[in-house]
Amino acid sequence: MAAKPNAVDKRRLILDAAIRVFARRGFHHCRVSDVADEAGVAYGLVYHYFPSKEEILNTLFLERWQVMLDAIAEIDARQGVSARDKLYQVAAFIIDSYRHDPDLMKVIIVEVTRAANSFGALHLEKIREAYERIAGIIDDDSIKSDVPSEFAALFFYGAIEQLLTGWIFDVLPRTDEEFERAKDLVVDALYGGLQAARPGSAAVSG
Amino acid sequence: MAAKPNAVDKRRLILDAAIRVFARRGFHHCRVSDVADEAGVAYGLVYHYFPSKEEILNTLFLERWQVMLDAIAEIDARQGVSARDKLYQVAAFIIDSYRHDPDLMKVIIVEVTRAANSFGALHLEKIREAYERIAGIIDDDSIKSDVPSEFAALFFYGAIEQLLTGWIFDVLPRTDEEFERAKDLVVDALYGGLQAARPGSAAVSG
DNA sequence: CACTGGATTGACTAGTCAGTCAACCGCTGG
DNA sequence: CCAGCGGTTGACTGACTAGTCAATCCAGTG
Repeated sequence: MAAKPNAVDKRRLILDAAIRVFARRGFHHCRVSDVADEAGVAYGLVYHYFPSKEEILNTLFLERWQVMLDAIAEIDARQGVSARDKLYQVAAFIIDSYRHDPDLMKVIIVEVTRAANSFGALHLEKIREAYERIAGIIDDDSIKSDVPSEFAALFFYGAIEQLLTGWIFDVLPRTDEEFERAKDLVVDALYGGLQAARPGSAAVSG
Repeated sequence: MAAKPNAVDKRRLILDAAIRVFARRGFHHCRVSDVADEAGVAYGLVYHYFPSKEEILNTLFLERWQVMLDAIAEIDARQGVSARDKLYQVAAFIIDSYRHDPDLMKVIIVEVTRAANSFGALHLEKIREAYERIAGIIDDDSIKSDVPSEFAALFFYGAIEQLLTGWIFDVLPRTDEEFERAKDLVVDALYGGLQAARPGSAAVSG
């Protein structure tokens, strides 16, 4: 009531409705009218704010992806933090993004990041930028390994995306403890690896 | 001419054509007539052999996925081979599958494995089976780690799928050396981790 | 040769859905 | 009180395509 109580941002309303609908039925299996209905808005209004159905998805992706890129850059810029801790923070950011808005992350991963024949190809540069920023964090590390940072970044991001996929597909439990555990494990796996338990260091091999 | 030279298996012809068309344009962006044209066959014949467009994709996926599950089981059954070497062999099998038939693997990954809203959900059990078999290999290992085998399997498979995605998206070079290198790196990353170079073992931390 | 039945053809149907557009609504300023 | 205008409406169109089906072909058989 403070000011213009009914001045709802319809554009935002449509975007938020699209997140839910795209997550529920998939971009290809839903109709624009589903989005309009979900937003409680007339069909035509969708086209007042967006030139096409595809552009809704592009907007959702670019909006959120930029937030993530900025977050990674900000984490990387922190002083006196080890690369390992920075990677933990990146993992935490992405996993918390999923926890906070699972529908949006589902849409981004399923419909964009992994859609090689449609939106994935369109946003290749943006997606690649994430890899590069992660590789940058790993590069700053004083510890050098056999695994080049570019591959380590690929594996790191791949592992996180696979975790999210596990939650999306309901293969992993979506509990707070599991989210927290996953943050640790994904970094543990990349650093400690399977070679030995964390405290000790004895390497056994066949 | 030896025997029935013109007795081409049209069903197979259609499946192979579908692989190429689905890979090129994506399942949702291609028409059944594209598949028929690619196979050099009349439109209606596709429906003589398959009840629907979706069933063509299901057939392709199930065919190939079973081959992979069998291969993993066979690798796991080998005697006197360390878990690490078995994982290398699994990675090699999947990567060589991609090298041998990139179109088919692209279709399986892009249209099934990662398609949470359509075929992925349909084949969840089969996909999960792959995780479980990989986890089984890791479980047999005498070395125990902080990272539970179920997560290690997720990360391992996720890393491989991310590699394939890199090749599919043209983010990684598709050379023989790169394929071989990737096989080593994905296992190195899971075992050695980033903690130290392979020969030595000194662990440094911040 | 006549006949049978599976393989093959492609025009057609039935339905879907992205995107358009002409009209309407309600505010603001003259 | 009206004119102008951006926001809003939803019926409609145009294009597309999965799936059907009646007709045709042809290999094998008696």
